[in-house]
Amino acid sequence: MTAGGELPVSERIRRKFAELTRAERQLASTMLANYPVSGLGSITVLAQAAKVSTPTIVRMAKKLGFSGFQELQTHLRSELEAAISNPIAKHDRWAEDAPDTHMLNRFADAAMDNLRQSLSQIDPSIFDKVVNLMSDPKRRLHVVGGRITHSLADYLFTHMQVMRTDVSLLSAHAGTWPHFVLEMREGDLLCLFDIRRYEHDLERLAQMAKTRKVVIILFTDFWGSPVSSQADYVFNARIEAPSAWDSNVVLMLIVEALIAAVQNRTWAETQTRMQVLEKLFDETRLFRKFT
Amino acid sequence: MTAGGELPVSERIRRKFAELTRAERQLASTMLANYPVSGLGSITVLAQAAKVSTPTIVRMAKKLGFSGFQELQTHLRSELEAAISNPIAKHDRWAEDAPDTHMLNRFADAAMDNLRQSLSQIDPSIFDKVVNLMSDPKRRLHVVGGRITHSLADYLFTHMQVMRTDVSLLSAHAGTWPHFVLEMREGDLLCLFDIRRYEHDLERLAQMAKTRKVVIILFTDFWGSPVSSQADYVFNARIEAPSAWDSNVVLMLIVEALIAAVQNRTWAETQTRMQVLEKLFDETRLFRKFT
DNA sequence: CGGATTGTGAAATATTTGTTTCGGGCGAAA
DNA sequence: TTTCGCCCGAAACAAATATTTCACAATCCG
Repeated sequence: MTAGGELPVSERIRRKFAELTRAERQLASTMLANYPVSGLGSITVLAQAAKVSTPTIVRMAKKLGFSGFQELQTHLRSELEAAISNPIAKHDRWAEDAPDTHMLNRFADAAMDNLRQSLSQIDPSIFDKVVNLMSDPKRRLHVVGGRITHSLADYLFTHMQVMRTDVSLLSAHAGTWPHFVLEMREGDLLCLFDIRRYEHDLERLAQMAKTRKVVIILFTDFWGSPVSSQADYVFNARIEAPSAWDSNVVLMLIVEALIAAVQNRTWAETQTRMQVLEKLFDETRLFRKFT
Repeated sequence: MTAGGELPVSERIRRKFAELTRAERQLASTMLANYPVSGLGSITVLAQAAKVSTPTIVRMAKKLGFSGFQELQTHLRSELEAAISNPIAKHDRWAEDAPDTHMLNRFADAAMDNLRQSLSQIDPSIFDKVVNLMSDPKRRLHVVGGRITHSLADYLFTHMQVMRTDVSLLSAHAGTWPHFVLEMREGDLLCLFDIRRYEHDLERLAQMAKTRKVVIILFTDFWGSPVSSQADYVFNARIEAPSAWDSNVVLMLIVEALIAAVQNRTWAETQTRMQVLEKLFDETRLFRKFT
């Protein structure tokens, strides 16, 4: 690309990434973010964009094998020239070196489509109502998923457990669900994940819960699980994927957005809980001490 | 990206070309010649390239309606950015009725950014290699995740279990991991999920596995878990989210893409496995009888 | 052939940019 | 805890860049 077989700046960054320091990585990310334009302005502007000092930029440039920022910038320009004069305007924007037909690109495309179509159909007011319900400490929160979606249920559970009390994850074995139903009281919440190959047992569970006047929040695909009729709130996500399987990416995104919103909503109480948790982590030395 | 319907520099040059003087036309031609790269360097270099003096450049910039060369250059850069950046990046209000600041939209934006930035940095050839490894029935497949990422490990496990034999999910309790390590043989695969708040135990597990010559495939965030040094293959995903939590959406997408690719790769064998599974489902009446 | 007009670049100036120095600060190890 | 070592940015410094000034050419026109 650039003359004389030299590596493009982006590649150099990637290779050296492991050896970079925190601020340098931060810088590297911004540079790669809208590569290469971000690196074509003045060093000061780049520094501000990356929230890093100008010396950091110079230091990184040297680590990458340039004499300084100016030389790096010159390289960027010649790369750009080579790329632009190349008649094949790169359209492979996802995984750059992969053909359009590569699985990664096809999945990325599909995920994008799913995201677009799903989100445009979610009613934000319903989302907000669900957030309110889930933030209400008086309501116990029960979470359950199906064969595949059990992971998502688990994901929601793990996060909610940090933020509030009275959260329970129903086991993956339908046989034990009645035990959990015993614990459900009027006004409790049941977050239920069911995408196609809808499962009989989940439907029955929903019915049982409904008789106990539990509020049912359903996460399902676009076609809608049979639980829909029982559910008080439904999130429909597109799950189309270039695969024999469905894609749960959008569901996960919705779940994460819910978690974040609940977190915001209950920050006052959550904060202390999380601090206590931090202490516990410290004591058990579970995590590495940084970042 | 250029503000409100302003003309690109190239167009301005063409329109004003008639009114330009000799030296200015000479300059204009050079600038259009390999547009816009030639205009992105310093004014001195451009002057030399066009065989014109620097004041001429400034004068022309003013004739074109800019305050000076610097302003012109800024325009060039933003044009370039607009031209290069992925059209998909353009945020077309996600959930239509939701304000931009609604959590759903913010999450969708973040997920998009993460997706783009992550995928552009994945080396498809590494992806393919991992697919091959995971498709090899002679290698046992062990899957493990951390506190949060355990769900993802579970997700990968559930799918792989359908497609091949000898898949095991390490329990969430680090205490029992040594038991699983006993089962690991040379050439086995260990899929390990570790995002920040990197966990000590996972690092130790990786070390143990490594001494047994297990091939380690790591799914981590962009900063890179300490396991990176042990790992044979690493997928770095962006996990930034407008939340106290990180977003695992991209990791999930990568996992799904892997699953799909493995499925393709092993379709011949998988097919029969899945048919058997279908029969089993039928017999247990787990699912409703239709899609 | 002058004299007015316009175009041009050398040089001076002002401004911005890039680089280096240096010490505070923070995490890791003892 | 203290020490050590490294990271990082404020600020001083150096270098380049951009802009303005100004005088000289070139061109045009009477």
